[in-house]
Amino acid sequence: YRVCLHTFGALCIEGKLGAAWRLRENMMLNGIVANLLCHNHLLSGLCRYGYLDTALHIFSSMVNAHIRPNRATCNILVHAFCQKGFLEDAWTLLRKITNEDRDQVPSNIISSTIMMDGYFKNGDVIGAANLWSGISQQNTRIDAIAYNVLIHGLLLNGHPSLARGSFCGMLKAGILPDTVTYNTLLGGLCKEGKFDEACKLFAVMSLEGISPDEISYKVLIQGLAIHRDLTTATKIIGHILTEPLLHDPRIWNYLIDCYGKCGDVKTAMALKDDMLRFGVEPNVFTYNALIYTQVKRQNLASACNLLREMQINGIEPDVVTYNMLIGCACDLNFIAHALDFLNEMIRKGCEPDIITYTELIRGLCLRRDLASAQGLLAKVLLKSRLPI
RNA sequence: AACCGUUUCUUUGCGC
Repeated sequence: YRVCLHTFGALCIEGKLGAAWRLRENMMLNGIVANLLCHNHLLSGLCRYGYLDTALHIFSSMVNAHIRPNRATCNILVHAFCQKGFLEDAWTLLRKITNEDRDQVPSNIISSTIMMDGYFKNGDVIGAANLWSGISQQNTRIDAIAYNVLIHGLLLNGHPSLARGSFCGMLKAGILPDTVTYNTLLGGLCKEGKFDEACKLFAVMSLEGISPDEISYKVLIQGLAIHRDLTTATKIIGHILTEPLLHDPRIWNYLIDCYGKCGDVKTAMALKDDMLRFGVEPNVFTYNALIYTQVKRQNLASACNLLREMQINGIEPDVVTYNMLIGCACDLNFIAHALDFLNEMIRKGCEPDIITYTELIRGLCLRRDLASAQGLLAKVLLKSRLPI
């Protein structure tokens, strides 16, 4: 029995919902009653992967099975509603389960935090602020997460000074900021381009005994990249040799893309070799970012060289790769080449998408072959069954 | 008691 429940929970957390579902049916057949904890695991798994409707269905079946939802059940569903932007539904559900009055601030800090986050992410700062003042007037203890949500929400909606004020409020209230708090503030500073202050905050973190995690570095690197200070961003990479982040190709890909878009193709290419040196394998994203630098210069030949190189290294081009190549061929008025690429991708089982066809139609229009362009458009519309 | 809330995430056309 215990094993069953435990396994069930684990499957839900891992997102193996199909397996969890079968186990559930098996359990029911064998008369093993899934308890509340089980249901909560299932609901949170379903919600995490976007199956809110199914979750609601299960939820109503719980009532029939005389399993009383608890606060966690409620919060899981409220959270899912908020994520979809259905704040009203979230409130309704919350009040239904908890029997709390309308216009009353939830008595539970997690529920309140979820709702406040929902307001902020929907851009409703007033709604969030009202809720916050309600929370502050309660006797419930406000925890670090609630403050983190507040700070992040204010930053997200363009109120950095209010966010800083809330951080001070947090300190005054004796709540210790954690890594998430600092990362949130770092992100805000980076967005504003205040890198000196960001560095100071880094120092404060270490003074307080809170060590930066990989998100801290990612925030900093991406912030620098957005503000075109790629040199510093690349230097930071050198400082995090021991971090797991270094082995994440995405951060490398991101930098390669940034360098490429800044026009520094050389460094972009060199970074690909650097990542290899650090034992990080370039992937299709890496090559696509590099190919982009070439197609932007209408250098189809070297784009094709990169294509060959990636294939030699066992990386198969994807729809993005082909779209770029097709676009480049079209720019150069090499419509035959473009169609070759189209055939090649189809042959390889790579499904063309709306961008593929847009590029081709653009290419045909460029050479004033409007008849073919219209013909292709008609084909696409037919294929996608879109109304004309 | 356990289960629930917060920070960052890579590549292509056009439009906004």
